[in-house]
Amino acid sequence: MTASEQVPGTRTPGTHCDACSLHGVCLTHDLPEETQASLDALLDQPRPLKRGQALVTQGEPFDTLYLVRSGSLKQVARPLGHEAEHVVGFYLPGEAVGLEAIGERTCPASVVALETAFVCALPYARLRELCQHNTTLNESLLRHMSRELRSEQRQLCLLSGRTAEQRLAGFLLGLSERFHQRGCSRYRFQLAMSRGDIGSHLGLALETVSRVLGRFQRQGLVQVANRELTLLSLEGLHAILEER
Amino acid sequence: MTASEQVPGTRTPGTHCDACSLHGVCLTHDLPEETQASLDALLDQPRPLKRGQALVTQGEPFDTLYLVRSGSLKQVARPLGHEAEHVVGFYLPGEAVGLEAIGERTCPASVVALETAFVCALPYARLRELCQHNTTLNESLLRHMSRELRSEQRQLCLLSGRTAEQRLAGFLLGLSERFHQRGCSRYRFQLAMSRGDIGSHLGLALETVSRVLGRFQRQGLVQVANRELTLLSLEGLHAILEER
DNA sequence: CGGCGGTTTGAACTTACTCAAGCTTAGTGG
DNA sequence: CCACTAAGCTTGAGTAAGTTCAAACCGCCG
Repeated sequence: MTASEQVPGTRTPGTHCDACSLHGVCLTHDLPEETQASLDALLDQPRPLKRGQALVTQGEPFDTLYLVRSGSLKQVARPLGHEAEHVVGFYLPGEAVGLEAIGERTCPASVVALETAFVCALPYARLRELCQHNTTLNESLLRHMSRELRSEQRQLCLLSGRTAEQRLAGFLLGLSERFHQRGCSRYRFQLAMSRGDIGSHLGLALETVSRVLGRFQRQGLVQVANRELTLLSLEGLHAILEER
Repeated sequence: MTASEQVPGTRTPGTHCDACSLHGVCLTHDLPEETQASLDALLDQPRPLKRGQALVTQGEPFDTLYLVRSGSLKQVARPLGHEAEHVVGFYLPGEAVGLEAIGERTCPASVVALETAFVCALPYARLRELCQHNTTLNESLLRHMSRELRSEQRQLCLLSGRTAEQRLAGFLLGLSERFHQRGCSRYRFQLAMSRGDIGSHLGLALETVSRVLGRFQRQGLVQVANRELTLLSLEGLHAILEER
């Protein structure tokens, strides 16, 4: 089962936001009907991406935000003068791609599909126009960005001075929570990203990710079969996260 | 010399934004005159903080943003069930405190003065009202948040899979750049924060911070005397940052 | 069936941590 | 003004956690 199957309802041409299964988590959440309609008009038919295909490329000028409709993506940065890539984060359905590019009008990192995915394009200039006449949408955008900021800060805490076990526990619990918000199971989901991606994101070697996952499994905390993950004890994982 | 002396011009009662030396870097940058005036009216006399005093406390409800007028502060989070604190980041003059609290309407971390500091309070509800009639201010706020997001991501890259030397080099170069933008020297400035604060922020033990600073000094990259830092070779530090 | 990407596992090594002691600085009170 | 104290910083020695390198394994796709 892929993530795109878990979050059913690929947006078919002409379908509107309010028919979208992501309604609750998307930027389009909770807007007055009128705004909804204007936003709908903005969104073209969702754009399909194949596994490994880039949605945005590091360094290119920014002009449009994307809302993930189905599938998942990773944000990958190549710090100046470095050949090694760093996975900044992952995008799940309902999440907005490109918020960090608004300020400088250029994309600081590439965004690549981890599997077949669909995204709705949201031209930024037009979004801004809409925001001008629309307090609710504007507020929604601001809050979205603020929450994003907050979750980056959480990620910083997770990376700083935590053991490999704590990082991985935190990562899995975070994913679990995000899937849950999207109406998927909190306990069982697919890891669309490789061990290497996870390692890069958590500042760990891919071997360490593999070893810790194995340890968690031996301790009865999780069940891993290839990319399918089952969380057997959320409490156990929380305990690890909060250790010391 | 303290940072507050380096950025002169504490806002005296009745003074306006356009007379503030931080004009170029502040949220108030580049606004039409009319907006400037409305914003001015919003900002009370700056609030003074003593070293160690909390501006906001983790968990308290959010209702106002703050603009740092002089001095510096640190953002400190205590992750759930952890006694150890984590320094999320530092605020310099011209920077906005509280952006990450807008979304959830509650403050995820405390903000504490590192030295005597002055901040301008900006009630969020009134700022929002202003934004409604004011495209430029609104846009400015969005871009501010976006840049913040971007710099958090940079910080993530710095923490992930980098050596102690690279983290510290990156941190010092980042500070240098920020001071420079504020019209201070790019090469010499005060570290208002302790080694422990730096360590916590970079995910290093304070002893490691001390050792690496010593190593940098022996290599002729920096000159450290207590909290006064002189960068002798920006190129050298960049080289370390980009190693491997 | 063969190959390839991704994953697991093992062994040696390196980095940064912990613990501990001594030192410097700034701040306080006599 | 100096002495005393507490906080912060430096330095050293031993240790632990995670990395690197290497080899074997698995599952998927042509």
